[in-house]
Amino acid sequence: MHQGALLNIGEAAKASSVSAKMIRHYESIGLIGEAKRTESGYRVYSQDDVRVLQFVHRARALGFSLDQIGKLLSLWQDQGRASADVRALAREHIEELDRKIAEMEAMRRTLEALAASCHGDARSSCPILDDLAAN
Amino acid sequence: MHQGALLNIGEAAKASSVSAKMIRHYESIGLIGEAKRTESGYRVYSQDDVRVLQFVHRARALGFSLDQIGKLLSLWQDQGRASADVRALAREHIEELDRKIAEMEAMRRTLEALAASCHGDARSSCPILDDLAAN
DNA sequence: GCTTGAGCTTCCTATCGTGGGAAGGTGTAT
DNA sequence: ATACACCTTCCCACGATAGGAAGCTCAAGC
Repeated sequence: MHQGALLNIGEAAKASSVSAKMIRHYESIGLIGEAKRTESGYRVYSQDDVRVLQFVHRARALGFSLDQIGKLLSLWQDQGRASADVRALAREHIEELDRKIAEMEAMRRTLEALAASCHGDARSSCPILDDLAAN
Repeated sequence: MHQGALLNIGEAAKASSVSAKMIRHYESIGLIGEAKRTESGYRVYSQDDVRVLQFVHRARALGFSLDQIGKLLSLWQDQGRASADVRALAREHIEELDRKIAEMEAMRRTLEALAASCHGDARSSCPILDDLAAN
């Protein structure tokens, strides 16, 4: 039966690196279309379907939200799309990443300074707790 | 009535920068102790209680999880603590931050390269989508 | 005293992305 | 026939936060 290389959800999961659980979830929230079914109700995935799942997986790996991925999927499937729209989405996401990175680096710097000033032995006196307490 | 400077939850929220919603939540999950109540059931906060809330707020601002904050609060209130324990918690959190920062920076680099190679005009051809699709 | 409005109470719901598990049906190999 | 792996749906959980409904309380103005 390999003529169309049809897969069930477990095989599609392996092929796309998206868990079966998540595939069903993505379908339920409308991120991806409803899968075709066998007579007994099993979901069936074509190679094209798997490609969509791989797209989603890759976009997740780049940190796009499911909402953004929905837009990316639309653009991907839209022949008349403008690449500027895609790039704008990417830039937006980059800015979001920049904000979060900056925020975490600020935390990191503060913590590093506190940890460095903490002697870290059996004594109880601790600049870290003092800093958290004194504000 | 300012002898003990007792506050209701809204005033404690302002004084600690922790929303009333969150104060109740922190109490419900046992992060902080149960607040005393007036006869009519209103929560009442002392200056010490507010200090605990400020501690939590400051720790959240540094990115500690509520779980870690629970441990920090225990250590803070434990006279016989070893500062090494506090520092270990901080170091652990710094490592966590480092991992996340590295992960987001990797995403950022990839996205930046893709966005840079995308001409971003009205044409549909787009390296960003190509990259998401081809894997 | 009565009304009004702000603030309090609890309880339920949502977000975002993911995972765990139960109860039951299906497919296949021995 | 039996076993076992896989599928189905449905519900619950996490982590941290927020919104809202329904009802009670408190303080101020008239």
